[in-house]
Amino acid sequence: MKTGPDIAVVAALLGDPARANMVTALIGGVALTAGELAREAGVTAQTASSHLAKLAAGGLVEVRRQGRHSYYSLSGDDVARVLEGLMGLAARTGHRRTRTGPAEPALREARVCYDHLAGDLGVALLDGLVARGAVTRSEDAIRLTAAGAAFLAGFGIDMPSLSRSRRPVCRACLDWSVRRSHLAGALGAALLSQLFHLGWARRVPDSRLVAFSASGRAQFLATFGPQAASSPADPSQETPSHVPAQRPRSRHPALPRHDV
Amino acid sequence: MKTGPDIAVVAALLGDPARANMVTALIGGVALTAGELAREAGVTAQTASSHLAKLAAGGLVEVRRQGRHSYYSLSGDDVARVLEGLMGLAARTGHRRTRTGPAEPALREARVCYDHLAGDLGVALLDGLVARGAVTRSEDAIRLTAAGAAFLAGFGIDMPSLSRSRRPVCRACLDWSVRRSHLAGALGAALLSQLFHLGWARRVPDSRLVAFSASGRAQFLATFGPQAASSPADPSQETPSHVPAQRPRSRHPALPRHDV
DNA sequence: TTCATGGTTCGACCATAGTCGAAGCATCGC
DNA sequence: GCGATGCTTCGACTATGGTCGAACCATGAA
Repeated sequence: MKTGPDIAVVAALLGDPARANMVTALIGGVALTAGELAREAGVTAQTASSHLAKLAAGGLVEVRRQGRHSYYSLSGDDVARVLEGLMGLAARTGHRRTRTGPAEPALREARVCYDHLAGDLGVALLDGLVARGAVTRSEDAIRLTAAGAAFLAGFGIDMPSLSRSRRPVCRACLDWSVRRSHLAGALGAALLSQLFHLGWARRVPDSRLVAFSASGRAQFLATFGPQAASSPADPSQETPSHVPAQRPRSRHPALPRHDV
Repeated sequence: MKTGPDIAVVAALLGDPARANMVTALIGGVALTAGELAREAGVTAQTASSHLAKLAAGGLVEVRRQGRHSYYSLSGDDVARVLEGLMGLAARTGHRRTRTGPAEPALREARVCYDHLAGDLGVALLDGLVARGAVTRSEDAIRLTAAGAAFLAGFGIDMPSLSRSRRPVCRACLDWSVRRSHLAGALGAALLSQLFHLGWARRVPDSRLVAFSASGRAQFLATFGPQAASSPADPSQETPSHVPAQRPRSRHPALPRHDV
């Protein structure tokens, strides 16, 4: 009767808000330093260290010491999958991390899902690629078409390097705010970084916000948005407030993080 | 900044041993009374009531009052899927509720996962459907083929009612004991109930065990198991397994606590 | 009615564990 | 070498929440 794996210990590890914030920040597989995770969780370095030790002892994260930095990452994508499942449950039962704040509408429109675009515009991006025949979508599997590869190469994506990478080119990621899939994987990451490179959007520091400029949004919608619709942007949405502060991006030279 | 679904609250709900025991007992799919759950969790009726109130407030379980009994059940199969995922993590990291009991090997072979078949035979079922071209599997998305619909209709599944239902027909559910996917969703549920209807297997009361009769297992394997002719190798992510019972040990040599 | 049973609420106790200050180590840059 | 930075350990404080005894409520049976 009492056999089987013990859910309670691993669930208890995820049940603390600080630890939950940390592992949530780690979804996507990029390693973060202990200090970054402490800031992400809103606790001091000592507390974060304690939490990270517990997560590591519980086998949920792995640590790699490099110089005076400790890089933490999830121990596998099975962890990420469980986290997504928990997010789904939390969304269904209506549990939000904070109550709706001023940044919330902007976050729902465009935010970074670790290294790819999420939110309304992220879902629109995938929809637009499907409508243009660049990718095919069946349930949660996404495949790039030959025409899509050409289209994206024309957009400035380095397609050969994508196919060389060990990472899957296209992945579906369930958007928690829209409750539909957006594009993840190597292509999703490359597209987002190209948006930054073109200056259509930029990251708001210390936030998951992706701020589109007015012309950037227009060009984005013209390129990826609904085709026939000649109606311009939704009038109820306004451009996210721009926070021009810039953070030093040379914080950890060993594993450059994906910001900019 | 800290917006998004709050996985901490739902994970904390599952992080208490008493509550974890309760929801684990509910994976069987049948509703249990508060008293039964109290005994299952090893706590008094008062504490069980408190825990169940929290689980209900968190949206993980639902309560149905009948006379002077309160019947609790999981609020959906998404809860069961998350629980299975957590079990997988716990198994991988070596957290077990108690030492391996006598019922454990049987549970690893065939058990009920909410309303569909799990364990070695559940994974074999999905593998067999893939090998026969009845479904296609890519990453975690499973799709029914036209040939598969005909095949399953011949097996006695009421396919029209499946497609009428609002529930997804095919879903992948990560099996915690085998560490590979088995078939969930409306089709998974229909297949299990057809197995019961045909008398190939029956449920063992007060347990998640699914007991196959000797002839039932033979017919099951003949219908869904590895085909006699060498089935073409499926180059998908998950390695096809013809003898699933002896897979997990050799697959994870670094985790020695899998003591049958 | 009266009693018995199952379930919930109230109140109090107490342990677990989350938190931070301060100190201790290691590494990096100069 | 030196100081600065990043991370961890130690110790103490505190509070959240899990637990049960007892009372309370509702249902069903005699």
